[in-house]
Amino acid sequence: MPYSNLETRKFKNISIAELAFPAREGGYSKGHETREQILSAALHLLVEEGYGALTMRRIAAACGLRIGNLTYHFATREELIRALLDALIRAYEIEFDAILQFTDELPEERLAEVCGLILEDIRTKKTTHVFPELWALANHDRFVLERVQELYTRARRSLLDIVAEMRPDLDPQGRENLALFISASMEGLTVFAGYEKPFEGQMGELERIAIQSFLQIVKTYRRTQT
Amino acid sequence: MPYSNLETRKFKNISIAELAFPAREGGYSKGHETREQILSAALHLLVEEGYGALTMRRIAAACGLRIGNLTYHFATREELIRALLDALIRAYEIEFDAILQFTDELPEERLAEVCGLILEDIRTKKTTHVFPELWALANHDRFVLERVQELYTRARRSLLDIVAEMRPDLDPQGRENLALFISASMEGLTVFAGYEKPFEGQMGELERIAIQSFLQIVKTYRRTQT
DNA sequence: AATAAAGCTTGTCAAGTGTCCTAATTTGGA
DNA sequence: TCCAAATTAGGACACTTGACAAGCTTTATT
Repeated sequence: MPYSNLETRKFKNISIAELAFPAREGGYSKGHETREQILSAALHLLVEEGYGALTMRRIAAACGLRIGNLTYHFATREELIRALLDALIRAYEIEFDAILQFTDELPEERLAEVCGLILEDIRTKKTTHVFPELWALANHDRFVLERVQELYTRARRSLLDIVAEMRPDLDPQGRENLALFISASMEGLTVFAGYEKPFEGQMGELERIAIQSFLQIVKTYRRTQT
Repeated sequence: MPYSNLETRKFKNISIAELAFPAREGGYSKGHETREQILSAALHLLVEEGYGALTMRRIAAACGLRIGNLTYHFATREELIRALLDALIRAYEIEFDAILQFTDELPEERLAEVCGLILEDIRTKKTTHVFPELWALANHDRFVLERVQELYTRARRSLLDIVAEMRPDLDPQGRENLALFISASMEGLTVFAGYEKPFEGQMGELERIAIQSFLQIVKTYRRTQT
């Protein structure tokens, strides 16, 4: 059990843990606690003020630490930020893995539920603020790019299962692309109907449009031979 | 004519000008030239290295200028960045306004063309790299948020016209949301199938999926009364 | 109580940041 | 040609940044 410390977890009403901290090993418990407080403070800073606010001093101040102490736990800023992004992304991965456990008989219902959860998550301040930062970072940092794409691979897993069940006739590449399109469609709504965005209030109808649209395209899509 | 200096413009094969510089007024022509070179260098830096690389010194170095000269043209960094983002966004707005001129008889064909152009643009390095930065900035800078949303309002305009023609029975709010969903869906693909992204090579099939899906949902969507 | 490891404080360092100021140089019209 | 305005150069300022080192305090274990 490499990772632990998740907070709550309710079936079909999943609340994402803020961060999934790596398993504690070695050192005193006090050290681990401050280590986790550092990452929590850094996440808070990232969400509230953006990536540019993630300086060693601001992170230290945000959790009442001296800079020297901060560099004791994370020798470099790079190391700290990697740990932060890893714990952050891992928390999402755990959520998506939980979604895989859905057991509705009809794939149509599962699709609606999965999309409902994702679109609900998109409206949270954390997700609305963090993911654009990740996308921007991914453009110039291979580590972030691979880590984010790994996350999305897991996120597509449940969509892929549903598509496969609904369309056993379709070849794997076509199914992959259908799941990818559905996932990307929802991610795109972040910028428009996410937390405090202009169309936040329209998310209800947008969700109906999205789900209806996704069901249709999955049912009817015919791959054209290239 | 407040803005000028666009480069090329071919009907239905639109290439976006890098930046749409504000009209020159007052001062020598040399001053305007360096001003534009500064913004071009800043854009290049933004695309190649991200927002974090936009420091006064790096921008100055990128166009062979001394910092003193840079601050003569743009007294503050804030002022420079605002000018950059404005010229950048304005270039996109000009493109979207041009799309409005499409005159195909069938709205279905216009939809396919508009989406084709947008998805083509998404695959460029500039768009793939710049927009995530804008989305991230918009979360903590009201100026950027409003400017970006203003851009998207124009981008949706052509989609809205098409939807209105295809669905005169639908109420305005429903049409707005359909256009919004279509626009957001395509934006979401940036992260997955944009420039040098993992599924860049799948953009062809993704485009077919998207257009087929958009046509279906526009044709069949029934707004549920709330 | 002793002790070694872990945790933390304090101070310092060079490098980088935005901004400002003064003096030189260039420009374009009179 | 000349000159005032526009532009450029160069340097300086106060401040922040990440990183480091030497010493002090706390912790857990024997």
